[in-house]
Amino acid sequence: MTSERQPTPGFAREIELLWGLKEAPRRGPRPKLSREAIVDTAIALADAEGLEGVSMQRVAKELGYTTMSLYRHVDSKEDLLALMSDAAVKGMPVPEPRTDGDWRAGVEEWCRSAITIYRAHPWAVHIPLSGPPGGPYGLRWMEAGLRELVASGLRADEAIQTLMLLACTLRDALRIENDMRRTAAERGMSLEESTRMWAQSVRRVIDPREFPTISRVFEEGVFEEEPTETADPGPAEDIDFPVQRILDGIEAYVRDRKAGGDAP
Amino acid sequence: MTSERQPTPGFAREIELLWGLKEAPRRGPRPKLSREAIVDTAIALADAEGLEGVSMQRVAKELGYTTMSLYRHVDSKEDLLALMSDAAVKGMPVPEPRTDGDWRAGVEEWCRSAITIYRAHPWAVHIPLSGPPGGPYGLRWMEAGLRELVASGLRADEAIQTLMLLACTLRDALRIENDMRRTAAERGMSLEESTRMWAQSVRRVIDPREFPTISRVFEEGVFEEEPTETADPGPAEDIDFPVQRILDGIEAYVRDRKAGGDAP
DNA sequence: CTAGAACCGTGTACCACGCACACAGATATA
DNA sequence: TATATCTGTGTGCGTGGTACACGGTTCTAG
Repeated sequence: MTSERQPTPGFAREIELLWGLKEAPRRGPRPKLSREAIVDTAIALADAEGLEGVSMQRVAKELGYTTMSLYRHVDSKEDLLALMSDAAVKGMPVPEPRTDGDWRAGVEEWCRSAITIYRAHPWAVHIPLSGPPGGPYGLRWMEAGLRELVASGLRADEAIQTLMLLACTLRDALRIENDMRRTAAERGMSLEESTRMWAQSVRRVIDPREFPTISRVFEEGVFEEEPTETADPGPAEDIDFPVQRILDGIEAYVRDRKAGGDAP
Repeated sequence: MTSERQPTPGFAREIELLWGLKEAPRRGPRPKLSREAIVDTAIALADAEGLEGVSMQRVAKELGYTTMSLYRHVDSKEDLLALMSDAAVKGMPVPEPRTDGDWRAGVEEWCRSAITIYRAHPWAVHIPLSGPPGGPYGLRWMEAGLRELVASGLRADEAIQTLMLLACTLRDALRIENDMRRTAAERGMSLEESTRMWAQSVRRVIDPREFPTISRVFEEGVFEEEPTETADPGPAEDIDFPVQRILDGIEAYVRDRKAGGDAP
């Protein structure tokens, strides 16, 4: 068997990528560049200028290397983004296992942690999830959340689905908030101003007979609220409601199942 | 007041875009191309080849025009995508208002409708939502869902948040399913095969001491299931669980509020 | 009726990006 | 020491979005 570099028969090469599972080269010059350095500067760039600031040329320039040198350590830009995604949750403060049995508080704490790192790396929510995490840091993150959810009484597969639901919800909410804030800033207004303008435009354009419910909602003055919040970024205004409803749902679900029998 | 074409002072130019609010030109040759034709062929292209098949050059070629001619009718590709997003939900079969008071059934029907059009236009879930819909079709869609949610007893703003939560959840689930199915197909396997391979790779790589919960989950043989479903695409396998939990949560929430007082 | 304003679609070009490929120098194995 | 193997470089291709100036067309004002 001559060691031919097979491109990983398909067996989840993603895992191989994220865990850095390559046999180290035996010959040739010692590499000055490293995959880690590339990912780090890419992340620094994204933190500073957003995802659209991350191009292969830009990352290379930042490092003082040629564009093509990156491809020695990373197969494609897609791979780089995957590595960035995993590394983004590296600094996540993983909650300790709880001693009281309060799984709900545990999940809430997990959500707050997630929000914290996503606020530290806003670009991360713009890289769409494509399944459960596979990298070392992503799995650590998953482990922490899964622990609490399993404690709630969910079955394993249900816990995973719920975790994905929570993760997607957090990410969507943060992404939308980011987007809206950014486009508002482009027009030189605050988020609240922009929202109010948007609401007025919609209101002018819709026919109350065709859109009775929406009209009524506008009548009630949603979107007109003053920023009653104390802090600017707040802990998690619009994120709290959906998360709480999901947790309500889980709570009701496990309670009902415990009460009733477990028929097929 | 000379009619200077102001670029819409910022007042939600998105609405103006989506509703086609431009005063018709009074001079010049009759346009042969139309915004509608552009959007239609772009959608046809996306249906056939996915979003990455949609480039300005490609759309123009399909129509038999020059690339730049499109920019007479559409300000940018971003705008084209926004128009496509709105038009995608055009064919949505909007459920009739219910006569029984079963709001939960109403919301479920709304979700099924959404899934139907998203399956008809898989690319649509890859254009990220950036807030509540603003176009005529999107608002029609919103109206239908909002009607049922308001009937449940939610406040107006809560209903909107819930609707966004549901929409995001449906879209995320469908997008992830699409993505996973596509990457599996690229490696020449079915979705189930690919998932199993992935699970095996992860399992090989993680330390049970560091990832006790995940290890246990793998031990239980999640990801190993045979496709016990009857139909191939099924109505909504992985989508049903999260949606039901959310609805459980709403139900519990409105019930609890009705029971307790409404203290601040 | 005619001049010019307003508008349509075209042609040309620019720039950014991802990446293929061949190469020169470095290095460890045989 | 010869040689296979590896590292970073340079060059260049193809594709994508879009700015800009232009010739031709149509409506309106004088």
